[in-house]
Amino acid sequence: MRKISESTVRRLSLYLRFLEQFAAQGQTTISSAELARRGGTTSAQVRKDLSFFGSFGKRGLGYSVPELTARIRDILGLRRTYRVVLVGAGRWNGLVVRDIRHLDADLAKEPSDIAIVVTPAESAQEVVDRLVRAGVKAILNFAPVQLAVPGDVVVKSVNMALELETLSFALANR
Amino acid sequence: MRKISESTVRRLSLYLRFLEQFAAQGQTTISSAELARRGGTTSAQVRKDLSFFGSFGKRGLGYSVPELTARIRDILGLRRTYRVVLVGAGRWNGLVVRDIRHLDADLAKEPSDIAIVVTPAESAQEVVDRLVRAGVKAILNFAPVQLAVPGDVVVKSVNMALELETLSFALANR
DNA sequence: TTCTGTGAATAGGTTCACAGCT
DNA sequence: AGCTGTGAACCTATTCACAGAA
Repeated sequence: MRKISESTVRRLSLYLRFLEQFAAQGQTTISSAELARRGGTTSAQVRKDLSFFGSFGKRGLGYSVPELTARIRDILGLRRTYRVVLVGAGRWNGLVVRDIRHLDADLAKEPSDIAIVVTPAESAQEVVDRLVRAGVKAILNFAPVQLAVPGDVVVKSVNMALELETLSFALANR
Repeated sequence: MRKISESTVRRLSLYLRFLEQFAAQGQTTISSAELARRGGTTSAQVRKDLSFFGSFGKRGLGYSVPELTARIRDILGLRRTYRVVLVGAGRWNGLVVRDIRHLDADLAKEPSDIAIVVTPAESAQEVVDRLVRAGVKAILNFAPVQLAVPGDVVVKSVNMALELETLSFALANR
């Protein structure tokens, strides 16, 4: 497949959110213009994003909400379920919390596809090494460190300090 | 000032992180190439990012770590401190936790520049309305909703579902 | 000689505008 | 008539490449 930009993928994910809301309201079709308004973008952008993956609409009518939902879920790889392990958070509602010492054994018993890392900075890399060794292929990292991983592992980092600093820049430059 | 791109600002924030680490190791000068290696970008990119704001380096030598640190802190508006209010999180270590009912009174007593919103989706917009009314000018939003705010208020949203879906896309398209 | 600063070239992403289905 | 799908035009960001300061 042609190289898809990060921003296109993020927007598809957004459109999916909106489609679910439109579906909940019983709306059965939707135009690129409506999706664009909702997402703060342009109708051409919506159509272009979708066009990388096929032609899902009907000219003169728009898109079928359930069909487009299914298509985007498909594109994003959301037809399957993922096994996700969350490392570093305290007790969460309804979740089983296991001691970090059991991590390797736990992963051996129940392999995970995706890990969410919320540990302190100091321990993040060590935890990630263990996760990678246990076969985790995607990591959502909230620890404020640059992680090193093998080439076949995807890392997305969310760094609160960095987000706050972009806000600071925006405040300082108005 | 010339329009600065979001990605440039994010990278500056990253460089700052690295500079702090280099300083902690007692390194006094740094080249664009070293910063680039650390940040997974190119030396030309580093120099271009900085060049929007001035010429901070010495040809043949590189950048003074403390000076560049100070310059970037300056650019990002980090010389001042910000008053930050965090809404929606439970008890945090060492933080005073106040009931949401006191929010308006609390903000009247201690105005905030920046708010971090970690409420459930349902209450986020209402909370944000109150924050904006109380003079908050920047919001870091972790609630999974599109927020409406006046034009002079900056919002940055971090949406975990969206991040996970971009990971899903990456896993599905290897 | 080394490494910055920066115009120029290239690549990438967005918007335009219109042909073509329904 | 209405709205999609998509090349072409445009705009923005990145990379190249080199002159020039230390």
